[in-house]
Amino acid sequence: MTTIRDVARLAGVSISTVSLALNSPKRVGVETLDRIQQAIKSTGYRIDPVAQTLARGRSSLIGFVSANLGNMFFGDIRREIEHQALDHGYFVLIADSSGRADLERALLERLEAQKIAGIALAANGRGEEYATFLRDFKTPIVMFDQKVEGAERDFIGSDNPLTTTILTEHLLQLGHRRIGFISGPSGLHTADERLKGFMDTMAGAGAEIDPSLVVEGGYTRTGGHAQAMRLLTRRDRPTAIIGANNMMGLAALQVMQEMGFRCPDDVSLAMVDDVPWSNVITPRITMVVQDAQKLGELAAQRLLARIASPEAAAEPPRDFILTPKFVRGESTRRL
Amino acid sequence: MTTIRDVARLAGVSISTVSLALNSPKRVGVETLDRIQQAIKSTGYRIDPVAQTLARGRSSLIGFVSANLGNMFFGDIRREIEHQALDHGYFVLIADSSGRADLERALLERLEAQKIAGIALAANGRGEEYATFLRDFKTPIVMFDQKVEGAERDFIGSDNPLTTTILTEHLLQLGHRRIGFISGPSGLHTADERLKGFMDTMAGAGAEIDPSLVVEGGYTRTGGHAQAMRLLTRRDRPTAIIGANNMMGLAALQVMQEMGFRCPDDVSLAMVDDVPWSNVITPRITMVVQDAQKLGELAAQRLLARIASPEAAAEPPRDFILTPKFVRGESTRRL
DNA sequence: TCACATCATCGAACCGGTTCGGTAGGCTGA
DNA sequence: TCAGCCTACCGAACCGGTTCGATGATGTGA
Repeated sequence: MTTIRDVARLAGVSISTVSLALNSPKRVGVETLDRIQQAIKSTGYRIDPVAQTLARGRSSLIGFVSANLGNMFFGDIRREIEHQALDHGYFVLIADSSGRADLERALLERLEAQKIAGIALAANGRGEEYATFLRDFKTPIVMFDQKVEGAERDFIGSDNPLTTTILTEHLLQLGHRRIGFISGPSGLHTADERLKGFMDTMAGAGAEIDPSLVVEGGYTRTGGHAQAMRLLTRRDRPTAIIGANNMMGLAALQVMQEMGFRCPDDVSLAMVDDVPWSNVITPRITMVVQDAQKLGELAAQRLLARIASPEAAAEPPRDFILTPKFVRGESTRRL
Repeated sequence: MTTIRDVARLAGVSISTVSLALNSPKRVGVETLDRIQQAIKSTGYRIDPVAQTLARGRSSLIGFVSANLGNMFFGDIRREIEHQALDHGYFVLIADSSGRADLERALLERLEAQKIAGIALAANGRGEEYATFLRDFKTPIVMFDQKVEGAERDFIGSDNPLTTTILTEHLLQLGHRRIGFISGPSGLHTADERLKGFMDTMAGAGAEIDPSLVVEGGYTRTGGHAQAMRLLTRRDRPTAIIGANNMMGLAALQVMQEMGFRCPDDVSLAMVDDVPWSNVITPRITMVVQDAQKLGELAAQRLLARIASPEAAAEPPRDFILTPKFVRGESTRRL
């Protein structure tokens, strides 16, 4: 391994000059700079990022923490962030919290110990104490998807109440009244908002809500499957089901197929968010999709800006709320 | 930030003793050890992994490099490796090469600069020069999925010729003779092997192979889509199509739907590897699936072992070949 | 021509650990 | 009683960079 000292010796300058040449070339004489660059070339010197991190107290790593990388939604965001980060010379350290708040917290602390430059976080922790933890975190954090009230961080997400408002209105217009709603983990930002969108829209239309048709599927495939099963085995089963996310929506479709219900003939289905192969799934599912790419793009920009400049870092946190898009499929029918 | 020196001062010992206490507690007197642990507790001292990495020349990070994290196959492997790594105190640094060999190489070099402890790699580079590069890499590497001949590293993969052999035999038995084959990038280990499995089985059965029915879809969705389109717009289109991986197989199904062909009535379809929501896709696709979890498990074990002990590190590289499983769907019919 | 600012460069301290050679003291056995 | 060996601990060098205050040389304006 060739070090900065080897370069300095070869170029006949001090190590501090080499360091200067590397970090602010304009502050070094042209001729000296040239000699140093020659020396670097001929020794094949590569800066040691670990030593640099130790000395600077900051690495050039960015953390990406979310609940479920397998979900295409997070995957798309990750890809976008990774892309931009690489462009700016950052590496992305990815961590999957599996939706567990305690694990998530441990991961964040580990990332901080690595002197990570910044973190993009889809939080699963909740509550005031967690908000304080996030607020007092010394490392820049940009939150996406899940907002934690009181964390006082940039947030990039979608208009979640709108997602279910759109779907609910759509179903109401088709004449549905008994609508089953498979919700996410209560207490989680997006889950609560999506549930609210559904409830408010129903109430606004004067449609009665049967509380037993509102179930919690935990945003997971298995949870969604179990709850869809509960809904569909009832004698007075709903005429339509809304899945508050893609995994639970598809799980509901799976249950229908397993139980021999035809969609939409027997039961209508709508869900929030897309999945990669939705266009080969029969029937084409009616959904409201978030712009994951845009979301990742904004998150990355925001994070990189805060990392790069102290002024940007000092800016008050902002919320960026994207508008989701309605994609009509063939999984809903008029009653 | 409290450092090891603060702890040493408080415990009334030297820093080297604290370091000893941390790394090999048995070599420190019980009473001293106790004082040190008290001091650690009361100061809330947390070891600095960056400084440790610099001093040791090795970090406690593990790299995971593959072509496409979005593909469930790699996702499952990643999850398994991540899981085991965390258990052993390692963090996983994930990098997506997007299938580009040059980018992959750059990523590997970056990981090495981070003094990464080990790397799990699904290689996309090929050729002798690349094999040499991998062989001379100083960091432990375990390769999975894609074998690079001459790299002399542990390899965990599946019996690739068998995957397509099974599918081809299945189709032959159903009476198909004009079988379209959408292959992966030629030169890539798994792609070549799967193609061979197809060709050999066809030849072995005395079935004539129309070379124009063998196309290259690059293992990608878009590539698969384009090639399936080519196959299916022919007047003398094949009666069945084999996709050499899941993305291309589904892309072929998508093309059929777009063109109004019914599967399997008009064209039969079979593919290698599953996707997460295959059970809500109509028709259920006939496929041969690899055991991704087992594969990840083996890769992690092998890598962690080599990292942990010099003896294991010195062992000659081994190949672990898993047997894929045939899953019959409803996407193939008797001619 | 002189005081002073500017520029290019350097030396040394520092980031926070690990590791190795050494030493003092106590124990063993002949 | 003493050589020889552990055991428990320490000091210092080291990993490979960054950063800041200092210094001599050069340029500027009055």
